[in-house]
Amino acid sequence: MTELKSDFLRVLTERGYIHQQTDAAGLDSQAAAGVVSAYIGFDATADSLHVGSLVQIMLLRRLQQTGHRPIVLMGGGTTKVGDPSGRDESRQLLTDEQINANIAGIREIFAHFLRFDDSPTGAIMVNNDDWLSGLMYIPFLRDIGRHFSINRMLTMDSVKLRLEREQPLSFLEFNYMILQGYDFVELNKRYGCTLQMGGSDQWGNILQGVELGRRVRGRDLFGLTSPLITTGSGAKMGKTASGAVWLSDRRLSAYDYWQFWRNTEDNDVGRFLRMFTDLPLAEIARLEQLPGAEINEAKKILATETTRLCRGDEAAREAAGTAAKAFAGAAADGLPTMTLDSGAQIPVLEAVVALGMAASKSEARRLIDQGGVKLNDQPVQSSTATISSADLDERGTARLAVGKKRHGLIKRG
RNA sequence: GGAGGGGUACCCAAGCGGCCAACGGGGGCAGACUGUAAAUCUGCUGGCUUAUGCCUUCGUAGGUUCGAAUCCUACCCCCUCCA
Repeated sequence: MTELKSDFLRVLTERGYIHQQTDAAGLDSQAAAGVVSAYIGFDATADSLHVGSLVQIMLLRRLQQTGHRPIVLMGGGTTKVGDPSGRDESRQLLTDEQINANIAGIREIFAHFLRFDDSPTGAIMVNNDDWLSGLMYIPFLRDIGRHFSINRMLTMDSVKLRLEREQPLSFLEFNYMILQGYDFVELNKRYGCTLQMGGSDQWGNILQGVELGRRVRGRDLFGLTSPLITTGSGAKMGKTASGAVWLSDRRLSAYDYWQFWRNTEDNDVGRFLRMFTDLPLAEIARLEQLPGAEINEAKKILATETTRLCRGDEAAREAAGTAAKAFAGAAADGLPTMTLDSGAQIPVLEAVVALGMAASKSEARRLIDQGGVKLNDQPVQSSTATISSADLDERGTARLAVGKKRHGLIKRG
């Protein structure tokens, strides 16, 4: 299976998206012969997705780029029930309105990555609530449930791990794989969808869907998973100082998004460029070869390209410009900013908190004590220090920094 | 329904009447070294009008005690075995 006939699988292979797949040859010839409709499911638990979902989003983008139709499946139905995996009581159930609002927010994100229209390869977004909520229990059990073997389900990793670790596993959760398998069948019926993709943790669920499709629909369905993305040092990707790296600009500024990518580890640069940007492979090969500190140029390109995809051209350029200035020690628009009335003073502590550079005054105090806070490049000596107009330069601006990477501005009000 | 085990900070996990804002590890943050990288070393990792002070936190609500995460009672939730 050295020669791939389809652009789709060839691109996926070259760019490192494939972890496991069912019947690669079958999918390859189907993708080479015509338009394939494929889907990936997403939760509707928040109004934005974070970088953890970016691989999946990019998979759908590659699908469309190579002449096929992406289906974004929103788990509105399953979200409605609530994810039972959280062990604390805080699994608040979302209302229909919240779920719909979340779906709307997520749709905005996808609009950056996919082309939604009525053409044969136009992306569509569907909600599994459309068919799950109306299910009737007995008919469902008879038509679908009989195809699932408990023996088999108990051997699935997701279940087995839970049982071994003596962690709770509710019947509801146990049913997820059935509902998910059913989604695939329903999407095949409605949209001719023949491929489900997802993260490697979804492999078992995807297989169930593939098998179910064969049994109840007599169709050959395909499954494909992407590798779990970790950083070169093995950490799960997607956490920063301020929490999750959100894709939505309502949740995370373009500047912070850009910074997230700028701080990629050396060893990840090539891999991330291939997966998360549209740059040609030859160009990427060159960039990842850059020796020593020059790899930083590649990181900047990575940051700008990923930001461009997710936030648009202009936002990417601005973020890059802001970063260039901020790290050169100059005031830059686009950083968090607060104003200071002329003649007034403000404790450094309060400024650090107000600019979102520390979560509390206690934390700000600790940072100062450790020498981590700088005002105009000078370490702040005392946690009782204040900022006054005297600290503003001729343009009426003072620069405040926490660590090397977090910058903020104070301007004359 | 019965018996036993358990619910501790972001996660894991000690503590089992005062020395507990709570050991240790992970994660995170800061400092040093660097290249806004990794690795390594060091420090920090509840909050407060800045304090040998106060407030909140050890499933929930009460109680005992000068004093409780630690003892008692009730309740909720989880796990295991039995029915």
